[in-house]
Amino acid sequence: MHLSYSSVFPDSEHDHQHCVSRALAEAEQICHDQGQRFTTIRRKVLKLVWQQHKPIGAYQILEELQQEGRTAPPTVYRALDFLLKLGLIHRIASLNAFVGCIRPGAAHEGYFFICSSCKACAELNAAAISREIHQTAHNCGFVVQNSAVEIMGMCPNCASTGKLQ
Amino acid sequence: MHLSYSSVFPDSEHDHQHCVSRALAEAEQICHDQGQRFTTIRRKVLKLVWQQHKPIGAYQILEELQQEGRTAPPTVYRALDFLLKLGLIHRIASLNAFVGCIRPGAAHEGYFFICSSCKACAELNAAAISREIHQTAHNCGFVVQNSAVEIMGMCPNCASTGKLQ
DNA sequence: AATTGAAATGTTATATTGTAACATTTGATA
DNA sequence: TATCAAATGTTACAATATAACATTTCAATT
Repeated sequence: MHLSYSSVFPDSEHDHQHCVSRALAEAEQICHDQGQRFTTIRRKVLKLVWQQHKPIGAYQILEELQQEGRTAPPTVYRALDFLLKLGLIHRIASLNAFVGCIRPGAAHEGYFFICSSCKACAELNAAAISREIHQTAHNCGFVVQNSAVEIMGMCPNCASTGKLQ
Repeated sequence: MHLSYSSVFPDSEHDHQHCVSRALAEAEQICHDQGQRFTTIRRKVLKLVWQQHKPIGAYQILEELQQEGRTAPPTVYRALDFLLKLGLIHRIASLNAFVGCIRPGAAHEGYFFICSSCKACAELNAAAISREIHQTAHNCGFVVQNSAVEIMGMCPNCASTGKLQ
């Protein structure tokens, strides 16, 4: 028995605007609870990160922001650092990119399945993987602090539409 | 019942020269078997990667090579790409760094435990982790192509000597 | 409303990591 | 020893990220 994973890779027809507005509302709440300011820039950056279920690079975000006025890299990285610190986004090291966290606020280690074809990125909180990692670590006398688990492969959407690679 | 992990983090007293010479000998053999040239530069770079059980950055390697004459980044990256292609080293995405592969030649996914204190990096071929990742992927309709599993934490050596962080 | 001070953002410059493109050298094979 | 593909040299630059200091904003207090 395990959680249903049917929706980890949302289909292209889902109401993504709903994902975005939920993420922004949750962020608002979390910032409020923690006495942090959810400024315009932070909101814009979070919204851009959530534009798709795909990791986005810092300089892509920068480009978008520059559509509406001069912006420099530190502005973007500061907002990203803030959002990372509050657990509102994750960084995907193997892609130098960022993706919205689907369970902000909840303490968790994010495990990521990333489609090498469409770049869709699914975060899951797989207890079974977590258990094995911690168990293996324990056997080695190693104490886990945090994990980067980034699995590349083919997502169900791309697999079913017969895409290669 | 599981494999013994007693030596995944070799202690600081182990005969590291033995690790290095074994790695070089294995590389020699693998290159020969595959009709690839184990050139001077490739050997030097592999040796530098193996100098410690810690990931090393490309520009650190570059610096070492520059001790004995002018060298430019592409030279280093080409050697690293070659060594990666032959499975003689792994890249640690979360550190932008490279580490020697402990089982070159054998098809495997490398899972890494990295000490946040001493930076020691242990590669292990943990069947249990692999199984859970593939099982979870299967439940999601996801087909695994390759994995980056990089776990940060405290290694047994640092834990026992009471180091913090 | 004015003051104030810490947090946030602006700005400039630069560090770090990685690659494109073309020239030259090397080395195994004919 | 001639040849050609593979390897390396060389120059320039792209992509990602941060340091350091100036300015602005905003919420709490006077």
